[in-house]
Amino acid sequence: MINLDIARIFDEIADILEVKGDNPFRVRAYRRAARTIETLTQDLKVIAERGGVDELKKIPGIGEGIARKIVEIVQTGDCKKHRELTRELPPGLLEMLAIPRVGPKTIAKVHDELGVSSIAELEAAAKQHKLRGISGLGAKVEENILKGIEQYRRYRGRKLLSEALPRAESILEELKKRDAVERITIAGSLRRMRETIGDIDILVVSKRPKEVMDAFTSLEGVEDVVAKGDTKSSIVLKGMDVDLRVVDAGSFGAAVHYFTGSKHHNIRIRELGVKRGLKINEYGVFRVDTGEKVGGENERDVFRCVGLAYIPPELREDRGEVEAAQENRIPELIELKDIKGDLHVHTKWSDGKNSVEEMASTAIALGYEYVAVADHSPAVGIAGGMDEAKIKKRQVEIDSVNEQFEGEIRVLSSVEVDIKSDFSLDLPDDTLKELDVVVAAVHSKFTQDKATMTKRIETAMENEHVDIIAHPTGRILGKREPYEVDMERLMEVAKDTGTIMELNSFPDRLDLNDIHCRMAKDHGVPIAISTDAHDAMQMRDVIRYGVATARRGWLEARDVVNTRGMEELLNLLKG
DNA sequence: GCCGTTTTCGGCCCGACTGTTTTCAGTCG
Repeated sequence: MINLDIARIFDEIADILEVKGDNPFRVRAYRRAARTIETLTQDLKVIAERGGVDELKKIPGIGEGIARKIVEIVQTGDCKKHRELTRELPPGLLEMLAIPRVGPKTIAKVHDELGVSSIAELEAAAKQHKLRGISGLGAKVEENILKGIEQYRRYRGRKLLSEALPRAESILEELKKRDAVERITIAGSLRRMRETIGDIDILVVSKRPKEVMDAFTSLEGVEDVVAKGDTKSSIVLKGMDVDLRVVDAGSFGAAVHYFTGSKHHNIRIRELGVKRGLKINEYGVFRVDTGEKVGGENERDVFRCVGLAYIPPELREDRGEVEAAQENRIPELIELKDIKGDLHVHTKWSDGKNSVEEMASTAIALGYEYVAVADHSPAVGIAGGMDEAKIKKRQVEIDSVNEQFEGEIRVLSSVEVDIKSDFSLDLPDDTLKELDVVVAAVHSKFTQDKATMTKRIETAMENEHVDIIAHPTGRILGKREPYEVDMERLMEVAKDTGTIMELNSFPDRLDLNDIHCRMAKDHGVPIAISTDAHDAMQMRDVIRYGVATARRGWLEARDVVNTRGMEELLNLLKG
């Protein structure tokens, strides 16, 4: 899919225009187009070849100019405007945008006045106190830039959802103990449950904001107080930025909406407000003519005032949710309680820590109807993969556990069979056909080219015994890039062969991701939300990240196979 | 650069905090 490449080109154009001080609305137009393109579930190349500029212009945020550039990129693989702009600026300049508290204006100034064009040069200039000669920059700015560079180097990149969420929850616990805190909630990307989190946003209702600020900035583990005001403060806590905002009870709904974002979603909502003569800010919804407050206590007020159905936080990314809410098409998103079983867990029979029985009793405690033990096949030697003999032995144990827990849980016998680099599966069909569920996955040779890797997975899907493709892109967040694969093609083959795609709930996988989930839904491909748990605690703890990602992918319970009861599920499998 | 039940031109979301400023620019979300 060429979409991500095109989005990157438009983002870079926006960056360069920003540093050049170009029209900020033009910058915004490029950014909005980039965000839209990133999340499109259809290949731009296909759209461009089918309908050209006219069809591209139907996509919101894409007009004549950007549509023409997309066609140009699809046809020539290059964009003239982008090429010309990149020549105008030294390559290191844009990297500086990633430094906290350093923005386009600062970069332009230090470049124009001192010829600084990289982070290293900026650091040297600050240390030699050369920045304070520039108008608008002083000693404090030098100090903040050095701090920013240090922060950028130390905590580059974002934290996993699974790291940020528990940390935020413990901050909430701590602040709840204070009398001044009447109400407290998580907002920001964490409330939207993004897979990675840049900073933690917290919203408090209080009549005594100063006390709250004091408590917040003196929390245990605070490394730096970046800002401290009457209603807003910012700290660095154990390597994460944490922002806190205090409002009064009458503004809570407007504030939680504003503070949840995303930024792009908020812009769309406020634009709708402007058209209706309304001003929307974190304090409420106001009539522009009279200044009268018409809403703000509840989050639903904000949507109601602009004529929209309620939009759950996970959808607020300006990915079409505003249009859907206008037409009353907001999906009934899947919830944790809809999950009736886990179709991918490991046991001691390969690299898991717990026995079949222990996994079964945990599944019972979770209220599940079934759990599929999907231990590795022989090729994954490091994980103690099972050969045919071992699978037979394990079956005896599964049968006995099923007898023991009859009526409480059904343990499905399964394997996570390796899809080898020569396209073959790691176990013969005769063995696979004996199993209740077959999960197939790639575990090696991640560097095969896109066409080969796509064919490799396609071949597995075409096997009449393979029910589910596990972690279909192989990514490990922060450690391993996804392998190259034509996801749209895979979705088509999955649909044709009746193969289920896994949403692996492990917080550093979340694979399929939210956008892929939505693509699957558009193609009519069912999803299995599985944990890939290697012990019982993981089976319990990580499923919520999978469900969150599914919600971000607009999935409803009916799109997910493991919301079905045992009998219905068995009907959805190939066997 | 996009977009139109106020417009095909002239708008384009909104406010807090900081630092360098005597009234505001820059950054952030």
